[in-house]
Amino acid sequence: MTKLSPVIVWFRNDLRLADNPALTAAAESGQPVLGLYILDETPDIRPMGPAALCWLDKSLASLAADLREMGGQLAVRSGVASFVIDELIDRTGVDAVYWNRAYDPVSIARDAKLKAALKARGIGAWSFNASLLNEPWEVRRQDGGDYQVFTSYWRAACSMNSPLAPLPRPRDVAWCKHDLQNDRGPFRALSSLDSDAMSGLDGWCPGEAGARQCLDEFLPARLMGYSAGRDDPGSPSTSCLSPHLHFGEIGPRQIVQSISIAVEAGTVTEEAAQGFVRQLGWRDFNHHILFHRPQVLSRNLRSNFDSFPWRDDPETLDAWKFGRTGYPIVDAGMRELMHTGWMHNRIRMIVGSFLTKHLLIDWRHGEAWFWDRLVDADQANNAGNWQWIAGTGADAAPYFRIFNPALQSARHDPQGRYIRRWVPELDRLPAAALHEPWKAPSQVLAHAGVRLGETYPRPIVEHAFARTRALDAYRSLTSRLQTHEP
DNA sequence: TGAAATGTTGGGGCG
DNA sequence: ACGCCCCAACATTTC
Repeated sequence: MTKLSPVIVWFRNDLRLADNPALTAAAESGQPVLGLYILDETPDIRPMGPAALCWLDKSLASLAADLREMGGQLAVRSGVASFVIDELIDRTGVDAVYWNRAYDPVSIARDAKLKAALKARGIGAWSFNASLLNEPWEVRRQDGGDYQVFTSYWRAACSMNSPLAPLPRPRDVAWCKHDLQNDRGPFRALSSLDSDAMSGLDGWCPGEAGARQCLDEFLPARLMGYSAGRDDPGSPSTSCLSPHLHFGEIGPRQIVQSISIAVEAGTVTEEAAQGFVRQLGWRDFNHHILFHRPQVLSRNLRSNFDSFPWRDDPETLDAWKFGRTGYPIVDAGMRELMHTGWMHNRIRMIVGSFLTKHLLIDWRHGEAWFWDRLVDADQANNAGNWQWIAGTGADAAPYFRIFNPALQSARHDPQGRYIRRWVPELDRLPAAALHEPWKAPSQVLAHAGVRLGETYPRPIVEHAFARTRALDAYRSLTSRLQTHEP
């Protein structure tokens, strides 16, 4: 009897065993399964930031432990993905590779090339959808075009057949035994990072079990309060699933199923369920955009913004990055990002609006900083959301929607719970003075131990001035365009 | 998934 | 009683 050749399950951003179509298909082949993760050094792959790398390290440890428990192993390698896979094939006699799809252009090109090369050698190459409710090419307009407006996209997606039920964790996998040394080179650099950047992960639990726990803690009570509370950054009102979703420790189909079960049990209303699933819809929509318009990563989707007069101002950019703008709500958000690798979504909108409109700094600088610092950094969501807030996206907020940071602050953080947490030097200010400390009477500031310009910065730019400047810039842009019209 | 400016309305104070 | 003004409250428009 001939020995069965092993197959590779190439884990990417699908670091889970349940609802993992590639793993299930590999298991059903009956061949010995070799789990593999590659820290990919393919040219043009965008390197992960330290927080995301740290998360990945922990998530891989969790996945490896889960695999060991089932009798399997996870090989972690670094290098150019196709070289790593070729070498494993040569060494172990693998005759098929299974993976779940990615949707960014560099990954698509890498995977397409690899698939063609494998097939040319008579080696199986099979890819699946693990991370989206619908594939980007499945949601099409009547005329075959791709949607650019979320509401019509989501209406179409909802009218389609509901996504397949999530797959169970496969049983009876024939695991491949090997003695492959793990190559964790890129992770070694993590130990040299300052501990402050990494301590932010304290409250998180990377890995499939942590993701499930995160969802279980959200359902049903917090989901019921989600639509009312999701804009309150001072309370744990959001799901905090974003990094788990990014790394695929849980899939959107699993989340939808859990919510449906809660609806049937009567612990969650239909309305609340739809509101949350709609947010998953935005995630799908961003991937849809990325697939059909990969230029979203680096270019304005509205090309008339290509001549927008962005300001080149490194010092101001730094003040934004490190939370020294003098606007407490903005600084609180940027410091939360620095310290935890995460930021509340409402605050992401506020700081994004502030960077692009008050400071007139190109959204790509904000996108790059978020990519570097966010633990949930995701190409599709990051670029899509930055283009949305900058007004340069296809279905973006109109440019003239300029957030007033003080109003947003007073509306969404009225007691200043969020600000006090992240801008402790303002902690002793009364709520009334917290949103615009520069307007507070001097004795109020003195009593709270605040000396503007010393213990806390004065506003880096004045709101009314900045608003007018941004609108002028926008007007100059549109009028310039008009001159090109017939 | 705005904010500010501008317009409208209607109640109440007052001559 | 009446007209006038003020202005809050709300609605609409504009950026």
